[in-house]
Amino acid sequence: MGAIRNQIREMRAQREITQQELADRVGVTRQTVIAIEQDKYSPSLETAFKVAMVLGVPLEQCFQYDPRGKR
Amino acid sequence: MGAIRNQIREMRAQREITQQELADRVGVTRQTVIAIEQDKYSPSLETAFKVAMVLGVPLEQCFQYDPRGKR
DNA sequence: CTCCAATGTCAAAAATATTTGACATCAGTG
DNA sequence: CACTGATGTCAAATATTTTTGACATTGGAG
Repeated sequence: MGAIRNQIREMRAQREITQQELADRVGVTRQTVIAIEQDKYSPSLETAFKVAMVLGVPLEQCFQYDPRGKR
Repeated sequence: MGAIRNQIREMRAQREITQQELADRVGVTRQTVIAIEQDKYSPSLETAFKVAMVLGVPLEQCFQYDPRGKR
């Protein structure tokens, strides 16, 4: 469901990291990165933590929960 | 798998909330609460956000990621 | 002691996330 | 133009999370 937003794409751009690179560093597939960037579903907490860690920011800086949002 | 810790049980105790109550307010099953409290698996980001919200704290205050932890 | 609420366990089914693989598009480069 | 890297899409298989339901244990209250 889509009540979570994220700034991964933007952050990735700023850092000039490719989807593939991020995926590799996080330890998931490029498909997963794509799905997350496009809010296709909400990732596991562990994956989210890893992404934030690779991007070097606290989790809440790349993922936000808005109860009242579809997308 | 289990690289994530949480203080849900403690926070629940402080607030004198029951597993069932937390589950209801979060919108999941008691089983899910139990599983999370016991680190049986890492919940979805959405569930984690809701739990934090119900407990009235930022996500990172009830869930911590420690890359080097089995549990 | 009896009863009840809260917690825990087990296992199977259902739902959701993640992987794998194949292929399409688009922009830039030689 | 031909080629390549980055992104996107689709679908099926696999893995993980969540639900459902049934039952055990413990501690407190009446």
